[in-house]
Amino acid sequence: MYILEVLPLSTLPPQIPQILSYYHDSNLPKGAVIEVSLNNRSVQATVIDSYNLDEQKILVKKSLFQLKKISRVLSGEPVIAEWQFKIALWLANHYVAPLGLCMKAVLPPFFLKARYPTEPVNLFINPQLPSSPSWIITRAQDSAQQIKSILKNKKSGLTALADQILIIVPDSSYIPYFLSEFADKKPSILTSATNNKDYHKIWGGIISQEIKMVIGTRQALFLPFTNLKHIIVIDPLHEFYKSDMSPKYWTPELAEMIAENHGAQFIVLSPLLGVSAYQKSLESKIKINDTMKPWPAKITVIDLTAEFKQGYIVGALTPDARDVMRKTLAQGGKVLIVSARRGYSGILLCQHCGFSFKCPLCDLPMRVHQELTLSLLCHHCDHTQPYPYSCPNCHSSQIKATGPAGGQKIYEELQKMIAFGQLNKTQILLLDTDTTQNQTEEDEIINETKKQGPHILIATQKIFSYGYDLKFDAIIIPQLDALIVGSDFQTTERLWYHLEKLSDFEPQQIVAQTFNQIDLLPNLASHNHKPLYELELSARKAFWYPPFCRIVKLTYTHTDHRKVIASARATVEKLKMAVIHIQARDKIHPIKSGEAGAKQFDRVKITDTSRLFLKKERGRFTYTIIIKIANDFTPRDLLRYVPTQWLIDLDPRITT
DNA sequence: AGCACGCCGACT
DNA sequence: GTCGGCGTGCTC
Repeated sequence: MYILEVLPLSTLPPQIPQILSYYHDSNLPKGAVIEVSLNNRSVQATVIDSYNLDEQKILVKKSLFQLKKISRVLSGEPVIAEWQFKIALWLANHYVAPLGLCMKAVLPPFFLKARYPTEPVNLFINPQLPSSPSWIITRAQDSAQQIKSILKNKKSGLTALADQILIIVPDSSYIPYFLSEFADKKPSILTSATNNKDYHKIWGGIISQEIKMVIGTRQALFLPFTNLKHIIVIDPLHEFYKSDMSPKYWTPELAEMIAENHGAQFIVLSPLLGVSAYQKSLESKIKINDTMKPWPAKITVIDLTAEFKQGYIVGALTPDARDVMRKTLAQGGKVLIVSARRGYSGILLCQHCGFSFKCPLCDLPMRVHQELTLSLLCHHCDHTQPYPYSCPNCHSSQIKATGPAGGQKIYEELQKMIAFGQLNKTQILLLDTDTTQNQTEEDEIINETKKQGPHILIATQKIFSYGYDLKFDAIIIPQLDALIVGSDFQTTERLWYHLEKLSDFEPQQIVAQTFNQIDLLPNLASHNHKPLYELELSARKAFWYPPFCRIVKLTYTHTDHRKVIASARATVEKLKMAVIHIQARDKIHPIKSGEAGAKQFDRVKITDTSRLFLKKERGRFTYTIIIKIANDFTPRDLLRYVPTQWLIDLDPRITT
């Protein structure tokens, strides 16, 4: 009789032990796959370790559980390799996610499918120390050129022929550009859309080293490269790099870890260095090659506050913006107008009593949309209701839409300008999720835009995916401040990032209308980021934000708001007690902060319970607890005290 | 996460 | 009398 230490390939709450023991009459190697009964359900599991029962009698006697026998053996030979275990373990620890789920994320989708036999691949993990990560700051359209020059420089004699290269992109819209630029390398493409048959073929080609280059989205990181020399991550600040499923990993971070495993060089191509990377460069942890030149564009920043005071505002566009638009069109140019949000305009207010129309399910302001008739739409849950003719609170008929204009509103404003002879008749295109329900419609608009001007495209942030092959002569941003959603410590950085991406369109002119970012653009345009980074870093240090700590977001959702509040209170109290215990047990002391004032503070900061963190969405209530954890504190130590119904998200994208 | 057990309301 | 609602709790 043997005892097998087994990892079920299913979701177990990350708070409980992930490795369980079962009986079996023979020994099985690590990486073998079996089926076990877990809490009355049948799940696949992989063997981690095994003991001969006769030699380990004492151990079993101490066990608190009645061990079960395994149900059956699916593969007696190891089919999961050491490197796969290593990555799964890293994911589970780093993001406090279920280990079994991490294992599944690492395994290919055809794993254990009879049609696609998986041979055990034990990779030779390159022990050589990779050189430190290098960041290349570059425009999107120069990316391929930058990569080519790296590959040329690194070619080292005979071995170079067998070298494998992996290029990771945020989503498939980036692929055509790289595919055509590297056609000579015959790259394989791997995305979430790749079917099992093609996936299996690529898997085999990677092992046999027939495939030299892979261009893919994040799952391509789990391919069994046998001679990987470069991992190149494109546009590392892109939000799509945050995995939406558990384990909620940050792709560039995982890519760096995998590059280290392979002894491959880790290279990042980005239009912006970003605050965290800037901090790393100060610590000499990364190398930077900044190829950016100052923006060639003429930049006009319009202070909306002043314009409003002078009463110049008629619609979304100021007279200066209209001028630039007219002149560009007259010269046959293309104009891009970046609208902050889809739909007609902002929120709906009663002019008489101030009542605002909110979504009954989410408690967020409804947005005005125009289809055949005016209607109200919740941008959070898509709940719609007819446009009201009177205020439900005071029955006044004086209701008015306010807030930043959406794409539809701007479209109407331009039509009016044409009608009044203020603008020559021009083609006006509108790109947002309301007008383009599917990819084909979106492609049609993009293809129209690729043609020669003059025309105007009104687009939401969606347009950023097309930085590789679209050009505009002028860009108008009706409200810069509204370009970023949510607000957290990364807001400022995201704004810089979006502006850098706008300059990928190589405009000769940029007009930005703003309420409170008046000084920002000239600094960005001259490409003088250093003072911006220094300022941002000192703010993050003072208020203890990443990269000086890690952030954990805990959420709990329920239909009963009293329940949510009660659970939140209990959880916060429990966690605060746990912090005290852990610090006492490990004899670690609260941080003596040189920067954040004279007083000491704990290695962990937990938000106090407050109604502010209770949100209504889709008719359910969600409570959010934000925890800040010192970089040298193990998150799992604390997060095991989180009740299992709560969701754990490490390094969340938006914290409020 | 699943999937049990368990204790209260409306039904053949 | 049961069928079934989802609240609570556990997983070798």
